[in-house]
Amino acid sequence: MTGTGTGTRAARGRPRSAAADRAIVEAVLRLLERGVGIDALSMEGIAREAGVGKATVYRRWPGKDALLLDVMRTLEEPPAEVRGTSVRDDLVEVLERLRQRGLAKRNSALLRTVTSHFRSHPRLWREYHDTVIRARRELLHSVLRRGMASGEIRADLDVELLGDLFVGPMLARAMLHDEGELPGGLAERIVDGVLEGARPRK
Amino acid sequence: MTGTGTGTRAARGRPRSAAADRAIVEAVLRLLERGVGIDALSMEGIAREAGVGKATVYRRWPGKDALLLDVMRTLEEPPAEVRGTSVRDDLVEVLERLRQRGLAKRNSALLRTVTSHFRSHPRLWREYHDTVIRARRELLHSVLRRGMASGEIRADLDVELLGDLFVGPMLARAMLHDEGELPGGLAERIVDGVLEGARPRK
Amino acid sequence: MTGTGTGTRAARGRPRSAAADRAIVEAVLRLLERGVGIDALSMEGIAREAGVGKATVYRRWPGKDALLLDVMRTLEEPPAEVRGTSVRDDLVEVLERLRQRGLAKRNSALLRTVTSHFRSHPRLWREYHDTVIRARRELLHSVLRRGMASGEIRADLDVELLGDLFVGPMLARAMLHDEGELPGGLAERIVDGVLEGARPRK
Amino acid sequence: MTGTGTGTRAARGRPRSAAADRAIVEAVLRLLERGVGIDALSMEGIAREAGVGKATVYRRWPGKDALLLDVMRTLEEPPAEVRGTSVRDDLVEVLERLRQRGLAKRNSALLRTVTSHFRSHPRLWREYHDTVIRARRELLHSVLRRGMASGEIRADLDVELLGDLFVGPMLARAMLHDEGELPGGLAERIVDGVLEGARPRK
DNA sequence: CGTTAAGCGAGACGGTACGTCCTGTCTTCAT
DNA sequence: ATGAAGACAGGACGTACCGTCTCGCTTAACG
Repeated sequence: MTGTGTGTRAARGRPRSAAADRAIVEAVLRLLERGVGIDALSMEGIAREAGVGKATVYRRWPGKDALLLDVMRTLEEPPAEVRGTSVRDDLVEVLERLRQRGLAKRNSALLRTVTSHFRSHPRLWREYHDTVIRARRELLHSVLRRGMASGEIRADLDVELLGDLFVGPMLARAMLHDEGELPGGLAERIVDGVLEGARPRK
Repeated sequence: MTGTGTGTRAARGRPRSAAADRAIVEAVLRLLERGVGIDALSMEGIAREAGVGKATVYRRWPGKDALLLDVMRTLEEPPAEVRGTSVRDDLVEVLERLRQRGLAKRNSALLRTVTSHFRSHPRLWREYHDTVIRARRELLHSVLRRGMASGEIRADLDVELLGDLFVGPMLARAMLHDEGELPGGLAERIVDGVLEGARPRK
Repeated sequence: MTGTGTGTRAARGRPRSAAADRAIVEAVLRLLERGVGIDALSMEGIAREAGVGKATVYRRWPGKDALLLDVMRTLEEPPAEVRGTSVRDDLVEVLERLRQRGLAKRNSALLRTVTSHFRSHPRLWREYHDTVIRARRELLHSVLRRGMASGEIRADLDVELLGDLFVGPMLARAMLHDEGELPGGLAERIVDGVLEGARPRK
Repeated sequence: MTGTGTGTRAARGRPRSAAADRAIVEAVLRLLERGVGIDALSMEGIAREAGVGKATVYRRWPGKDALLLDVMRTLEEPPAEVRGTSVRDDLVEVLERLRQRGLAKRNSALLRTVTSHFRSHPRLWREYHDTVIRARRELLHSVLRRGMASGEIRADLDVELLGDLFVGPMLARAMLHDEGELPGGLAERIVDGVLEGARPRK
């Protein structure tokens, strides 16, 4: 995952410095938080900020994008299992985590900025999608399938479609609108809205 | 809209060449379609491709981002009014347009790429949001309000939230997943899904 | 001769700055005089000292050696004709100039340093030899030929060999020994020594 | 002389490998013969070529120049005594050795290249001068002094000057001109030329 | 005969320079 | 004043060496 690698290397020569590893990742986060902007973020500047030679960075990552990818992955914790009292509560939990993620101190603008950067670079995106997004998707789908089995969720709709019905609105808030658009209670409102439907019942 | 400006300038000396305007915008599109990538796209390269001096580009736009913004706006047509036989059909129409936009020849990857680039640059994003996205949003909201008045749409939900319930799923498809994820009939499926709700009726 | 070139260029675009030309050459001399040493002399450092972008240097010279070559040529004046009262005096004059050159303020160590650097780079040497050294050699040979015609110089020896008999000793002083080995009157002593021969006459 | 040192070291721990010594010196010669050029000759490259760690080189020599100095000294044999039938023959012998040295297989360009490199580095030069050149100079002077005593050489000239009269022309050939300028018989022609003088006798 | 200190190849470390490319400004001549 | 051309100072790119350092061995002399 991180640049130094944890495999069973032959371990000849001086081993890579874990301190340098940390210094570099921290430098990137510090610069991003300082509002440096994704493309004013230079390898040169990162090395300088980390107090590290350029070669030390390039020895670990082939370029800025690979480094950013790794930095982002350190910010994403793997999604823990959810198993509440009802499928409705589980759905709220899943969406609430998404909301928290979009608000967290370090993340807010930073996460949005970098994620968007990935989205505009197909190779980067695939990498990010396959490691981070897919896992969250699977979790949601498992919750939905449970609901379909228990009768809490309509069984006549595609799971994929259902998943997007729940995730999409939260994404729209985070992507299309601006900061401060993710108020508390949003997760409940979305889940209940989608569950009940937009057409009046009876 | 374009760099040349349409105000009441004094117009002394040689007037700006409209041909240069077009050459530059076309050069940008040509390069993007050629898959050049948003940051390999240099002002230097654009001028070269357009057969134009660098100063000629800078005279019209202050930088790459402003130029890109203008280029994108030429690709977006303003949303025409919708007024079908039912609110449900209008909603389908609105979402179908979004889908088409994500598929159109020139646009597909290009539009997604550039849009994502904007999203990771707050100032750019505000600009783009205020001119392009807000208009589409207003259109959707007007349809929803009509539905709430006629009783086709629940009146006890926030219009903003309702809007995101419909737009979000299409966005999720376009943003989170990959090409070829926007099949025909998707608009209907989303609209009907959201209208009916994910919980079984009765 | 200098980097900017004086040919009949098409003269399109902004012309090269003569000030930059001068700034660069002066910077090199300043650094060398400061005792920077031929290989601590970096293009980066030259540009910095000259207050000039690196590209501005590379636009004029392809590398450090070509630049040094040009700098040295600005220090060498073309050898003026000599025509004294006797061939003996002309020979003294030619050697005296060599001695002066090895002493001149800016030159002393500098000239020796750079010349030796050239000598250890075959391509550089050929260039330097063909432009600077050959001219001096021709001058000496013409003096000698005049002497052979007038009977002041033996006609049974090769002109090339004769030339080296006179130049060699001065070179040996300058090359093999150290500073302060080029005292006044040295030219006369060498010329007279070679003219009379090392074997006692009679 | 060589890097390993012969002093009375405490000699604790593993002694330095003589094989490494040789490997390094040979690597330098191999690279130079391969035409690598004095400044493309990197410590990194030398260690690589010698199949040796960089530290092993630095343990023996403080830098490239000290290493080169040692390498050159291994190529120079100390000048043997000369004692021919006449001083004239001894002078020819001394100069002939110089000529041979400038021609020898390994040496030719290599020796010229490295020597010139030394000349452009004052500290290096003093070192080289004091160990290699001074010895040759002393030999020549002793021959000349013998000649002055026997009447074969004028006694009214400075020995230093006389020495340069003989050595200089050979040096001029080797330094100023190019390869192939040191033909057989050159030593005799120089010695006889200087002995007889450039002015016609009688 | 086991300890032990220095040597060894390998290669990471913080730096500096390389030569190229792009940025945004400027200066030239021609329209 | 605008146009194409291109020079300008500045700065990042990714690579290569510098001279130092840390690894896990190996190797011989000493105790």
